[in-house]
Amino acid sequence: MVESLQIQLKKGVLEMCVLALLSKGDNYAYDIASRMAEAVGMGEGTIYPLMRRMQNDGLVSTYLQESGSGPPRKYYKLTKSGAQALKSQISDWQAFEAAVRKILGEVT
Amino acid sequence: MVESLQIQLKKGVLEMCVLALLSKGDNYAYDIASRMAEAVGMGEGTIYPLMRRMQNDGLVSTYLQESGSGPPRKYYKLTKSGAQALKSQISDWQAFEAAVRKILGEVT
DNA sequence: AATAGTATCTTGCAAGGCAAGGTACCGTGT
DNA sequence: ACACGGTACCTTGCCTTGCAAGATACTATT
Repeated sequence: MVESLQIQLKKGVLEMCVLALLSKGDNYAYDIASRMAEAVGMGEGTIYPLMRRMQNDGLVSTYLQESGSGPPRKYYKLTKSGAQALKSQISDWQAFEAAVRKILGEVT
Repeated sequence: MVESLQIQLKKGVLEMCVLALLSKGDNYAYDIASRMAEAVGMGEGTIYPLMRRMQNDGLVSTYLQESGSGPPRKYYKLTKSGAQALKSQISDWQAFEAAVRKILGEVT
């Protein structure tokens, strides 16, 4: 069930967040990075390798679009496989969150 | 405030859990590893480097005790600095958890 | 022209989780 | 007596990955 939740954390938490953002609408890396930087302190250098990985895994597809304010943007769009991955990662995340809460006890 | 929450996650989540376990009583690595393996799928090979790191950081102190069922156990005990670290890591964790929840939106 | 902002991507570094293996002690079964 | 499995310690080497820094290039403002 869990496989290896720790690696899941490393590999999955940022990925999950990106998938969640994309589930609300197509977006491009630079903007995703800005939001994630604000939310969880992710660096910009992290996003591009991550997006390529996700594309290689078939979770997202891309298309170019002019922006008028800089170079053309590469928009990312969730695939069906990506939406599925999002679901399963959310449930993994929730299981992990629950496990941590249990370990922490009633400190919460 | 956040510094770098992603690295905080990697470096900190397991550490935080171990600190939390120790806050409920002294324990030895093998048992900690077993509990963590069950809870979040951590491998045994992870615990010993982690414990040494924590000791180097002054978060825990150690003492030996005979067990009668195998080699003597090296018990770890939370230091004051460790208890402090636990508190701050819990609040970091909660902030991170909240940020993720916000990103996920009402999918939860 | 020069700068600043938007937006893409690459490279090199360092941290750390994991699998696998090694050591050693103890009790049980044959 | 001896092998085995469980307890408990620890090390080594691989691989992933997050990050800082820098490179590229287009547009608009000064």
